[in-house]
Amino acid sequence: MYELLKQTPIFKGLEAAEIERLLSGISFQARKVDADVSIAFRGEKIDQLFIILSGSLRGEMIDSQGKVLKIEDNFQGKALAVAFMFSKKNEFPVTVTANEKSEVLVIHKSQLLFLMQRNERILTNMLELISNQAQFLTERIWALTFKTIKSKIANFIIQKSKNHELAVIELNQTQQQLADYFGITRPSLARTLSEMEAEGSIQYERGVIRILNFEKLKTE
Amino acid sequence: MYELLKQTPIFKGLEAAEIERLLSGISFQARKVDADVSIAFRGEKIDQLFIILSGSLRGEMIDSQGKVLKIEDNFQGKALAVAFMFSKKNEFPVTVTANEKSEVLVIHKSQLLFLMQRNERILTNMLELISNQAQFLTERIWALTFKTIKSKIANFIIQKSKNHELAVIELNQTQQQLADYFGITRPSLARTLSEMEAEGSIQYERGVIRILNFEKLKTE
DNA sequence: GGGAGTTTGTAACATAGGTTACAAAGCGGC
DNA sequence: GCCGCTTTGTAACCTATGTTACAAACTCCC
Repeated sequence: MYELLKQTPIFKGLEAAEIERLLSGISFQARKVDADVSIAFRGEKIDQLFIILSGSLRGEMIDSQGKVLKIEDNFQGKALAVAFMFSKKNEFPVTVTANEKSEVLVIHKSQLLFLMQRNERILTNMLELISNQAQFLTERIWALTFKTIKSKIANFIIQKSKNHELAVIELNQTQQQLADYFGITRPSLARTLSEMEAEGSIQYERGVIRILNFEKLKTE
Repeated sequence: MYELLKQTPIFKGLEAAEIERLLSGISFQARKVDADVSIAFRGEKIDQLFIILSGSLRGEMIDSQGKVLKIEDNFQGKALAVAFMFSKKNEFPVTVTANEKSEVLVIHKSQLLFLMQRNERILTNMLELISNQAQFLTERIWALTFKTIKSKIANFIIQKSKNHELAVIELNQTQQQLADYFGITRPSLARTLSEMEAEGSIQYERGVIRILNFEKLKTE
């Protein structure tokens, strides 16, 4: 486990032995989560940090009418909710649900504070981590402000292609999941993908988007 | 100035004399900004921290077609861009423009790091500050996902009324500015306000919203 | 390889909100 | 009080996207 933690953003820069020593001084638990089980709900107080040891979990917002907006998918090594533990109103902004059978490391806030005080590297890692999260959220806002579906998709493709380094984009998610990410309905997504294909800017088939006309995408 | 800084989130908990002593050890400048002048542009590298000494500045995103989404207004004492200085991709996510004649304190990132290393209180203040920003951004995302204009406005009113402590909400901004905040057009905003008035949930006149039916608002 | 369950493509229809335009109302300066 | 400028109310029209529905394609398991 310590070898794995060495790779995580919170513990990066530390040796496995060092991590082991640090963790031995605090209490924490590993917890298994089945697919589609939620480990935290929007609005709950955050007093624990979760680090994903295996599997993946998604964070999403669900409104009173049951509409879903997926904020992000989180994979191995990712720490959840870091950015919110230390805020005044420290509550989960999203509901966190396992995509698949997963395992998470749970550390209580007080224990984390203890670690941060003992180890400067963990402290600066935390700083960077929270900042990254803020940056990510801002990008997410940016993506949401693209008004038309076509522009949302175009923006998404351009990001994913890393500005055209890649011409083929594997979606690795269903249309429904992608639609939730964009905050739109599935038929609308499918329709727009068809349109973009008809216009020759992309080629689309189940799970794969191929960029045909990068310049055109940029003008959407 | 030090008395004023004492009230700011970054220096809170410190005595004016202490702040003076800390600042004497670093370099910084005060800068005047005229109304409608931008001090930072989206995409620029962040290597300076801005603290508002007087006036107010707004942060907004502007897309390639000139559409504007206002993210937030910032007033005296607020520090700008804190949450992004320490992220990997440290660049301004918004364009920052003065609403009125304002004055800002400018501290270079390196100087701030120096302060944080010297003074634990400043460090923890920074942590909280960045976390709060992340929390704020998430709420902003949440607000943006309300699909209908009516629900956006209803949500906005409920927030502003602090869950009905206040029945009267002073807007202090033009319809255009409010529309930018919601990411919609002005006529649409005006139309929807009229509709809500016709339905009896609010009463609206230039710059003031009066809540008439709080329960109804909550169901929008 | 057949059958159940999931995912996708597509079409017809309804509607919220954008666009454009214009006049009325408000506001600041002289 | 008058003039110019900004802000607001409103209407007619258009279009993008949501809704609903269904069949085809795929996936996975027996």
